[in-house]
Amino acid sequence: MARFHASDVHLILLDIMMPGQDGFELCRSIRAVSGVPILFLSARDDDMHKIRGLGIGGDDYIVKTASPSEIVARVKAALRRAEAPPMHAAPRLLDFGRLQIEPASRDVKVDGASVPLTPREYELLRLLCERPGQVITYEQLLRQFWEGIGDKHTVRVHIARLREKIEPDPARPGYVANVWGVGYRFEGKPR
Amino acid sequence: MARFHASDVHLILLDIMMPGQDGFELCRSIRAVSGVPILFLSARDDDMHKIRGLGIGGDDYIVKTASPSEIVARVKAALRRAEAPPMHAAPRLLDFGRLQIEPASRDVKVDGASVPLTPREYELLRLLCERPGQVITYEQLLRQFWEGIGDKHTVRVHIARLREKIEPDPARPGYVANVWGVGYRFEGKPR
DNA sequence: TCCATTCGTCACGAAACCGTCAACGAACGA
DNA sequence: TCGTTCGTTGACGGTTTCGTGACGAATGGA
Repeated sequence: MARFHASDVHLILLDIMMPGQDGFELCRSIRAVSGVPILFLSARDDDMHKIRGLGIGGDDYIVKTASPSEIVARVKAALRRAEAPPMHAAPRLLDFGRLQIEPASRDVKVDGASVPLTPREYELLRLLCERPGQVITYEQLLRQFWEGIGDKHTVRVHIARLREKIEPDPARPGYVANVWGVGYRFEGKPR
Repeated sequence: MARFHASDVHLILLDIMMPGQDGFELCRSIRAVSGVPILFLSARDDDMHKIRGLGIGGDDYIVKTASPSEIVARVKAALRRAEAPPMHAAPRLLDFGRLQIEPASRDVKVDGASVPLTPREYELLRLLCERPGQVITYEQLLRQFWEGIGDKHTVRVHIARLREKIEPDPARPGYVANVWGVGYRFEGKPR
């Protein structure tokens, strides 16, 4: 718990059997204050354990016989889900006034006129505008679209091109704002 | 896909081997338009399958040997996660009256007005105000932000710049107090 | 009271970061 | 096969931020 509070934890891979406190208790303590993804990792392939672990707020239960690459895949899936917008984000229309996005048809309109976006541009916009006001770090963007390996610079170029298409005045961005040294933030109130 | 679009689906339990289209393809099609939780359910306990399924956007991969109650537990966990607010480990708002900090948007407000901080300034403030009343030594600060190598003087300058921005009267600091010869302490009661 | 140390402020050069343009290769459809 | 579109990387200029030195004010002890 001390280490959890001390640093910025993105995900917890938690053994159940530990000297002193057991994993279930720790999970409960953390769940009381945080929604951070918790994945149980245990030697026991035991139904009761699995149900208990998943029941008290765990996101997954991995038995130690699993291959390392399966563990990695499950960790990635948990991170993706935790970073993704909540599921109710399948709204018919994301409306920001002059800018409108129809997720179903992947159609983006500026002042009513449809604007063609490339796949990357669309995904970028979608991720940003689904969480208005929230900072999305380069790290998150790279994890989401470039499997963690990639360059900030690549992100910048795509942002530039996206702005070129959706911003009334690309030189003075009104929607996609940069956060110095960290990432980007979508500014705009949904209606 | 027709049935998916026709009704309001909360979660998908997807077999991989199906006549006609395979589960992976269907998963990809759905992921293109929706973030709905998808759990693979397959007879094959196959690493490649698992990694592929989780890689293309699946939330879990359950082998059919799993007990019914484990399946139920995993479905519940997926629903819980999908319906949870997008919140993360960080608290929603650090409120100290006139001074407010929103970790999600990295936004700092003084008397309601947003104040732009540089990365260093923000991280400094964040670290300090997460432990109100507690003294943070120069050593701790240097370890955290300057990898141990650095000068106390550097810290001082950053503190000064931070005060300039967030203190109503920078000459008489009300939030960031100096502890002679040791470090700094954030004074302010969280609400 | 006096002194040594620490602290706060200012100014300045170096470094990091951002946005833009251009070029290259891969993927795609005709 | 060919032409086009898309994604990535490199280079460059402008801007912001960072760390250091200098100096006076403040602090605590003798």
